[in-house]
Amino acid sequence: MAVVESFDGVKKTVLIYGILGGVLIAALKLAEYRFLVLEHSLEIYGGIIALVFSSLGIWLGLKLTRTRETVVVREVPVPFEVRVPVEVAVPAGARFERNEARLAQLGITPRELEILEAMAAGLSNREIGERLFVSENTVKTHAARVFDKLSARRRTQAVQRAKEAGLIP
Amino acid sequence: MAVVESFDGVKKTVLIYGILGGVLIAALKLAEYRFLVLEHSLEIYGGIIALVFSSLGIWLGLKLTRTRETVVVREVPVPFEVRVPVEVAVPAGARFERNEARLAQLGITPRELEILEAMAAGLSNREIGERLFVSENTVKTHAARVFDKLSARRRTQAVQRAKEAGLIP
DNA sequence: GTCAGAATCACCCATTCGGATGACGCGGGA
DNA sequence: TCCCGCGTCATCCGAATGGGTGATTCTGAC
Repeated sequence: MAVVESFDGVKKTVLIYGILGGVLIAALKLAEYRFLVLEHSLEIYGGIIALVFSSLGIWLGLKLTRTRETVVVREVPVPFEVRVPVEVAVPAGARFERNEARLAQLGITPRELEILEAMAAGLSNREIGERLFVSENTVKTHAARVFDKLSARRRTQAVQRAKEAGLIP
Repeated sequence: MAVVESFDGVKKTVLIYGILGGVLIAALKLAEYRFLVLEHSLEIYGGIIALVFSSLGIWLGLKLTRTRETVVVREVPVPFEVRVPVEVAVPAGARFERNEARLAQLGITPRELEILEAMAAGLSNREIGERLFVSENTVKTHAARVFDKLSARRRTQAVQRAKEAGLIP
């Protein structure tokens, strides 16, 4: 939904919203004096309002729930440098269980993990951005941080190491 | 992961949403000839639409981001004694068995499979070329053919599909 | 109330990748 | 013998990716 994207971000959001509101008001004024006598004015009127307010609602909903995730990570200082690679060796049929300890150890955030999973799924940065409702630049930033934390130079390498570490299925 | 899955159903959600909107529009059009024409209640009309669609939008927004809250990192205070047996329980996973049938079905040659494995290991084309003692251009040619046979557009996608198809571990 | 971390977005630049071709040599079958 | 599949190498070009830097907003913690 491109609507959400455009409404997502900086103070430009308010500006855009104001402009949209103004345009809407103006359009309604025009409609009132021009097409109100016509039969289809209510449709147009309602359509515009519906569009704008549904966008507003979506944006609001996203905004309200964006940071509802209360991630509780307690750093557990356990010296598992030898055992971890063996430990995560291929669950083989069993359901995937994420290695949260290593995740915290590497300092990978939930958002970065999302990008990592999308990368593993073979998506391009642009596609990831579209799915997560962020710009491609943002995806690149997250990806860069993931690469750094995984000491990877390419995305295939990052995916490979993430799988080995049990961060992704 | 669940996040990606939830966005796969976006289209469905949008469809439902659109249908709902259409139904609402139709209902309002009916109502237009019954009640609302009695008074100049354009404001009430618009207000109702705004309210309904805002609610709808918020609901949609919540639905879209609901799975995000499931990203809850648990604390993993696991001592050594518990983990060590796991190493024994999972002896390096089951041995990989290549799906030769699918390999032949796709028409992937041995050399192309080599390139595929190297790609999965996170190597760049240049590194693959050095490892296999061929030029980078050759690697690119093989890679392009692999992409074509796997209907992949990116190497991460090719790796993903190859793993799914059982062509590589 | 400040401060750090997380997420977002932008811009620049260099490298890599992918697509589309064309070409060459080699070996096994028809 | 001649053709075809395979492997090899090349060039051009546009798209994608990665690195680096800076900025803003928001939230939670101190």
